[in-house]
Parts: sequence; structure tokens; C-alpha cells
Amino acid sequence: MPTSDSHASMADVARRAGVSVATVSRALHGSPLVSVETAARVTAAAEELSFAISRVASGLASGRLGRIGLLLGGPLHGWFNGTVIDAVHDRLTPADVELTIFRIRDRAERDVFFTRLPARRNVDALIVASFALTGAEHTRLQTLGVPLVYLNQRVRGVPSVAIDDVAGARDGVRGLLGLGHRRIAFVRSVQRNPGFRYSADRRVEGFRSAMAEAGVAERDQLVVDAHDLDAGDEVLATVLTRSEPPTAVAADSDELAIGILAAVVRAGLRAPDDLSLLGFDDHALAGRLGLSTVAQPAALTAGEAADLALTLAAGRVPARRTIVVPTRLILRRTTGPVAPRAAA
Amino acid sequence: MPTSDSHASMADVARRAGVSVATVSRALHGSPLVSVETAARVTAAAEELSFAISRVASGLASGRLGRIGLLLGGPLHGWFNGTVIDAVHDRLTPADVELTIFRIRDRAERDVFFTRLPARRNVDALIVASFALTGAEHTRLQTLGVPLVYLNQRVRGVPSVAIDDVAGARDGVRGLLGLGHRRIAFVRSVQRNPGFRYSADRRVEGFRSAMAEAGVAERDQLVVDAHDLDAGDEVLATVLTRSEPPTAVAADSDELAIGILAAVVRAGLRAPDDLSLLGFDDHALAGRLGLSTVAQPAALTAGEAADLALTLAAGRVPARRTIVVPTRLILRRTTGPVAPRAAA
DNA sequence: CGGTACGATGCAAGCGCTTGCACGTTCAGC
DNA sequence: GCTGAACGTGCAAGCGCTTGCATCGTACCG
Repeated sequence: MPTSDSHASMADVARRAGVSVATVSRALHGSPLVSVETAARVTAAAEELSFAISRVASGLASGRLGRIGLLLGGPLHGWFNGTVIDAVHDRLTPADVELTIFRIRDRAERDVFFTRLPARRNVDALIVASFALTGAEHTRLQTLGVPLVYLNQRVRGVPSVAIDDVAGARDGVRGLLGLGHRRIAFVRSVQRNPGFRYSADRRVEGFRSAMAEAGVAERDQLVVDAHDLDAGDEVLATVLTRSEPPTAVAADSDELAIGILAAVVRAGLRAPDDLSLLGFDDHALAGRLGLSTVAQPAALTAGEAADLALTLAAGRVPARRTIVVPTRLILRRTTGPVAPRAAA
Repeated sequence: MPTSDSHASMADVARRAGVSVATVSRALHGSPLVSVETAARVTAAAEELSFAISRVASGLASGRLGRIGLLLGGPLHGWFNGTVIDAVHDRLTPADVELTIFRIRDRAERDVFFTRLPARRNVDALIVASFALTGAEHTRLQTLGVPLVYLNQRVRGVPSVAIDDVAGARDGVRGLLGLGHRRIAFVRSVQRNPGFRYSADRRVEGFRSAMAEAGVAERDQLVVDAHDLDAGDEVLATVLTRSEPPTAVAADSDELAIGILAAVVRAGLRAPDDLSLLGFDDHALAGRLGLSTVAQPAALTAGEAADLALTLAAGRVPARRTIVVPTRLILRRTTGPVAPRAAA
């Protein structure tokens, strides 16, 4: 009988099964040292008492916490972060490892995080999702004393899983070039809190590279900054009021592209007839809206990162410490050949 | 000096500050029993060693884990769940409480969760976010032995924070009625995994109530099921091929409404000229797309739930155990008066 | 100037597990 | 039948904190 009010402890299970606490522990962990019959008896007793191992006690005794941390910047309700949490959680669950979220909202929280290191002694591994760490921060993280896995950020010597932002953007822009577009604008989202978006600049780089490849002079490579995901109208105006307006716009994220798409519709224009539009990510809504995009398999990337973290947390050596996940250009209904600028 | 390889422990800090471990503990927790000078010395020593209290040891000794669980159904990358995670995390951080995510994907995971109770002895409180629990599941959760807070689900006797789905939908439909619409269709999303969406049926109820109020017979209250968030085209076809097609469509979520909006545009129609469209939620993209909607302040709701959980976890008695958060009808550009069915 | 009270600190007993080691049993091999 | 594996189980020492209680000064009171 468990002590009336509180939870059943391992001692309660042991008593009920008529064995020692040590045996209960071993049985519940599936140790081969325990005979099948005993194990069965223990399992039954545990079930009857609704016993669940206390992770806290287990962690203290074993040194393994059974918990992996996920460090994220920016809002968690965006498509990318949400997908990452989802995918990481899914990989962790079968391994019976829990997921603790660490989120940094702004400069201040960021400083606090790296000073106080709340994850210290508290997770078996930490996944750091796409934000641009400074060298000092990176160094500081090392003192955590747990394995680190970087997600969509590559740092020499640190295990990481990432897409190739440069190549992805390059492929996307090449796609537009292949449709005959030459005047292409690239819209980059500039965050209020710098350093939280690692990918933007690299995507610009891909754009430039594709454009240069096609012989477009650097001064004709139009890059527009969007200071807000809602800046669709603004961006559209900036772009269309040029003397020679672009025939295609590529945005560094779908969320941004969707805003621009809405602005296009609102302006009484049509994509792709009046303007081709390309996003980046393959946001859940992109397909629904027919938005062409450079798809990044975020769930896959995050899943790989989780696997890597699990491997490292267990003290095993991963097969590969650096994984690059491919992107894929998906042309839907917002992109088309440049020519037929007749419709209205 | 901390033991070379491993982390500094409280003993290391104690040694460095020239006090006992007990004093370090008290000092670091801001106990008034410690003199200011000693406290300062301890804090300094801790800082020099980058010491962080081991939650695991602290939890075992004190019985307070410093961790709150969040149980979610369905995909985490959707707007609602993302917003909830965000908001809960933000309330927990100042209280120095961590957030652990429990997510249930399908029937199987659901059964495992309620059988094995992984949250047992592992969190100080559990927030259960909008999914329809069966009575048995609810009962089972009680055996967790920790305070429960329900988010967007109301169960007698359990602390909860929720919007009034019925009233929200009713207000929304009233808005459409006020614009002159009489033939209104309500689109309900039916999940593949039943029981994960608590709100859908109650929103239908609100729709019926408003329609009845306006004198529309029950058989003329058109409710359409969408089996997928991508079912926009399908839904639109179903609706428009009726002998007397509705002039307005209300969906039980913005994500669904956005899909329908896309289908409308794709069909060469226009909202609101050809069809008024109303969503529910006020998804981040709704504003960007000009979608009219019944806004639910999910961040606020989740924040309140987190506060409630913190209060209960600390053993304090909350001022209110049941909180209802108001919704608000926001009419943007996809809704309009019924009359001018002339445009093309 | 002794007694008392109080503020500051240390002692030590856990919290509920894990795990190295010791201790039977049982059984095969010789 | 005796020895030694091999197997299954229990003992007990922690893991690194928290916290009730004892202790020690010091200040204050009469």
C-alpha cells in the first residue's frame, strides 16, 4: 500500500512485488539481470500502483536527466519554430526523453540566458535553433558542459544540421531566371532584434550568386528590406515604383511572401500575370495559397538534430556530425514566364 | 576550485566563499536568514564558478520541481498551439519555472500518455490545452497528483481559462446577419483524430443559436464539414453548387478560412463581392490577408492559464479558478453587405 | 554582570532513485 | 560429490541539494 496521500515510490512497488528496490529499478529499466518472472511481477505491481519513476531522483542518481533542451529565438508561433518543436518532440518521445523549451525573446533575455545559463546541469544536450550566435555566446555555451547541436547554423567543430541557404536561394532565383525573368527583387526580412535570424543574409548571398551567374550586374541586383512581416504593401510599393520595376519578387520567407501576395491582390494585380512571386520555406499555408517556394524540410532537419542530440547525450559517437539537408524548388501558381504582361 | 572536469557544485561554492553548503543554498535563494555580506560573498563565488543550482538535486530535496508541463494535442506548428507555448513560456520564465512539452499526436499516443502518465512526479502542475478529454481521461489525470489547469475546455470543478466559443461564434454570425446575410454556411473542421478539437462543436452551436435567433429554420442552417485544412476548393464547390448558394461562409478557424479564401480567388471570385468570408481566431496571417474574423486572444488565455498553474503549483489559492476571456469580432475586408451581387 | 533573545551559521538527515559489489543458488563439468 | 561459473538478488553508498534543529556569538535587558 502506498503511503496514503502521496505517490507510490519505488519502495512501495518493491514491497508489493516482494523484492528489493534495486530489483525494481533494474526490472523497470529492462535490465537482463532480472529474471523474467520477477520482472513480470514488478511490472504488475508498478502498474497496480500507477507508479512512475521519479525523473528527478533517477536523474540525480544516474547523472542522466532524460531531458533535452531546445533553445529558440523569436516567436514560437511562427511556422519554423513550431515545426521544429514538433519534430524534435516526436524524435525524443520514443527515446523516453523529455523536451524543455528555452526561448529568448530579445536582447535582454538573451543576455540573461548566456549569463545565468539556466540550462546548465539541467539537460543532457541542447539544440540551438537558427539564430546567429556571437563568438562569445558560442564559447559561453561550451561551459554548459553538455553536447550542443546547432540547427540551421554552421559553426566549425560543432555538430550541426542545416539546409544550405545559399544554394536554396540560388536555386530559387535560377528558377525565376529560367522563366525568363531578369529584373528580380529579393526581399529580406530585417528583424527588430538583430541576430535572431541566421539565414536571411545567406539567402541574399544565394540570390546574388544566381544573378551574377546570369550576368546581372551587382547594382541591378535589387535587394529590398522588409522591417516587418506585415510590410507587404510597403515592399510592393517600393518595388513597383521603380523606373524599371521587377517582373519577379523572391522573399526570404513564405510568411513575408504571403504578405506581399496579399498586397498584390489588394492592389488589383495578379500573380503571376503581373508579378511572379517566390517564397522560401514551404510554410503550411504556402500550398493552400498556391505560393511557389523553395521548400526546406524543417521537420526533417529538426528531426535529424534531435537524433544527433540523443546520440551525443547518450555518450555515443554519431555517424555524421554535420548534416546538410537539401532544399527543393516548388513552382506553384504564383510564378510564371515573364512574357505575357498583357492581362488585367 | 571545482573538480576539474565536472561542474561546480554547491560544495565548491561553499568552499570558495568560506561558508557551509547550507548557507550557500539559503543565500542563493535569497533567504533573509543570511547576512548581507555573506550573501554577497556567496553570490560572487557562485558567479566566478559559473555555478547553477542543479534543479534535479534541488527538486529531489525540496519536492518542488520548478517545472510545469503543457499537454497539447495536434500539430504544434499551428497558430494556436504555437501561440500557447509562447505565452505560457513567457509567464513561466520570470518565475524561474521551466516548461516541458507533452504532445499527443494520435489515438495511440493518447492511450500511452494516459496509461503511463509520464508527467507523473515530474511537473509541479499541468496545463491541458484544448482537447476534449473523456471522463475517464479526466479522472486518470487526477491521479497525477498535481494541480491541473484546463485551457479552452471547461470541466466542472477544475481550474480553467477559456474563451466562450458559443458566444464567439454567435457574435460572428450575428455580424454577418447584421450585414444582411441570411443564407450563411458554417464550415466545421473535422479532425482525423477525433477528440483533439474541443471547440468546433461549440462554435457550431453558436452558429445555430444566432441563426435561430434570426428566425432561420434549423434545416436551413447549413453546416459543412471540412475534413482537411486544405479542403478549400471542396468546401467552396459544395457550397456554391447548392440551389440557393449562401452569400456568406463562416469557418471555425482562420486556417480553414484562409484555404477557402484561396479557393475563392482561384475560382475567379471575389470576397466579399461574391461571397463574404469570416474566420475564427485572428491568426497572425489573418490581418495580413484582410480576413474578417472572431478574434480569440490566445496569448492572453494561455498567459492566464500559466499564472493559474503557477499559483496552484506554489500551493497558493488563486483569486479565481475559472476565467472566461472575451472574443471580439473584427470585420476586415472579406465581409461586406449582402446586396451588391453585381460585380464580376 | 548574568541571563535571555535573537540573528547568523553549521550539522546532518533525508529526498527516491542507481549501481558496484557481495552474496546466495543452481547447475555443469570433471 | 566437489568446484566454479553463471545467474539473480540484495546491500548500501552515494547523487547534490533543502531544511529542521542545534549551536554559537553578540547585544540587550534588568
